Amino acid sequence: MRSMSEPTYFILAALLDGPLHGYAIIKRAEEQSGGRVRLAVGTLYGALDRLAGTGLITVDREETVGGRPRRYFRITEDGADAVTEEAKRMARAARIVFGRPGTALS
Amino acid sequence: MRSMSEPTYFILAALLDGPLHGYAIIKRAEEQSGGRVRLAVGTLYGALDRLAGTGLITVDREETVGGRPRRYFRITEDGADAVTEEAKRMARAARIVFGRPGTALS
DNA sequence: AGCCAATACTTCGCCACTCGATATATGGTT
DNA sequence: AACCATATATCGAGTGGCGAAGTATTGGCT
Repeated sequence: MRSMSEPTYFILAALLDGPLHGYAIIKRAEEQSGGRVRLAVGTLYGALDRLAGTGLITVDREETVGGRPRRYFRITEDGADAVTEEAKRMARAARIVFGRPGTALS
Repeated sequence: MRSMSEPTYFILAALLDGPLHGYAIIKRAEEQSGGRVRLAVGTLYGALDRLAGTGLITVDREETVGGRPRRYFRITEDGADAVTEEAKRMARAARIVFGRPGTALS
């Protein structure tokens, strides 16, 4: 698996605490990132389809609220593995910049 | 500045130790990432143009070796700031996954 | 000498993904 | 009545990643 995009990462991370529906994922990602990550709806639903297609998430259940469907997504084991791997990758990548005596500019 | 792609990050990180020419950046990124990141040439030269356009890198000097041009790129202060910010961002993002009691799956 | 691998840069085109806009609908607040 | 938050879906434009092809030189191995 190659590196994951930021939206994808935050979607998976949001689901680590339990199933959420689309809009709730947007809110959760914003909250977990300290307001920095604001998932665009187009990004979200596209990514959700892709993630479900590759088995990193599944549809947990479908509710009907106010005559409108609401789909809850759940992270799979593969998804949890993938997001953990990605977190490790990012931590390692960050160390490349931090773990050095000084830069060519300083 | 929104989140940086992995290739872009590794290009900037490679230049933190001093100016390098294109092909050397590929080697350095591979080395610094423990062999994981292999910049495709198309990615590299496209990214180099973009980074020079936004002022995160500049052309340090141009040599002619064996009748062929070789361009050395140098990271700017803006570039060093950007890659440092990105490293912080990644470290924070990694903490979202690591800094939690347990997952919904465990 | 012939060949291959590594070095080195450039350009092209496909594809994946992001994201804003748009559409639709409800309920609460002002 | 107007507006905003909640909620889902789709489309089109733009960005960017990447493999491939092309060009060219050096150095090592057979």
